[in-house]
Amino acid sequence: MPPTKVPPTSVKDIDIDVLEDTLSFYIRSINLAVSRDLDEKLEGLDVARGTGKITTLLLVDGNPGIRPSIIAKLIIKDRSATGRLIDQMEEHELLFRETSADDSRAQELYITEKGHELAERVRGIVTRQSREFFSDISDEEHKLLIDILRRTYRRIAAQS
Amino acid sequence: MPPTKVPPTSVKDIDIDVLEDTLSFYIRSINLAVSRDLDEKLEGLDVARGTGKITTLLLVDGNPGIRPSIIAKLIIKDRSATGRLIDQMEEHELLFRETSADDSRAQELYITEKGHELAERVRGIVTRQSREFFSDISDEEHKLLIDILRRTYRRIAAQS
DNA sequence: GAAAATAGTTGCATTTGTCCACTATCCGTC
DNA sequence: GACGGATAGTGGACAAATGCAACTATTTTC
Repeated sequence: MPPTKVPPTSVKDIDIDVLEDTLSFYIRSINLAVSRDLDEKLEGLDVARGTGKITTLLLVDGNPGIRPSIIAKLIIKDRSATGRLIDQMEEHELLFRETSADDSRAQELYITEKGHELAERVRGIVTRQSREFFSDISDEEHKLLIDILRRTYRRIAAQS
Repeated sequence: MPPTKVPPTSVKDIDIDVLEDTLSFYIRSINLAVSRDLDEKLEGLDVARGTGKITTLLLVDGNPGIRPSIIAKLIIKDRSATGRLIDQMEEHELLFRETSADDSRAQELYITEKGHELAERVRGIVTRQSREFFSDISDEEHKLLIDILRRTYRRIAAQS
């Protein structure tokens, strides 16, 4: 008997139309779930909620003196949003600002002791969370995905 | 001459640490850019901004009588957020609700003429946007990505 | 030296989602 | 059939994040 034409009541039966073959759809949808999951794992850590804090923390930890405008490009936000994000992190004493000697318009960011310790913890959490969340993806596929998406990310970050 | 240790000033020089191999990082970052780009392409279309409206529109168009709670799972949101999203779309006369005859707690959603026309337009826009945005990805890689991410998406949608 | 570009900040408005409680209804079981 | 427990949808309150545009201070360009 062919499937009946009555209203679908199970998720599995649903036809998602052209979205079935639309990469942006999967990126956007999976983003919601993976971000929520990550927030749970970071609960209470000064670095939870929203994109950018983690990246900023690791960036400042690994690239002493990095500037807000560079971070803005890497976290795909504008300078104003980035500035506020840095404000927060400075309030939490994860990093501090200094005016650049070369260019007094610019700032240089440096990690604090507390920030460095948090960075250490976060590295583990983030890596583990991603691998666990995508645990239905084989190692090989995982590597493949990353290689492809890295290119896209680099392109975006470079041009913004 | 080895790279100097002075503050990095170009995006290309930056080391993004463990995020370099973290899939969730790429998903989250690319999401920001692809969503912004899509919003531009949908400018003024009753369906712009935020995830979910497009999916809901296509879902209702292709699955007459579908219920809000099913949509909630597919757009990865809770029922409350989904309800409000449907409110908006009903105000815009893209769809309408009816109480299910089977279960008077539940609703069935149906597309309107206007909604159907918009769905037609949106199918083209969305498909094109995704393919253009990821135009640096080969067809083969594209197919691969989709096959893998589809599994992840299905798993998420099924369990939420 | 003037004009144009760049770094960062701030105000403003908007959007968006989350949490939680509440009602109505349905389902299974005793 | 009646009761307890799940399920569907709604509404309120709230917190945050983000983007845009305007503005200052510097630096760079020609």
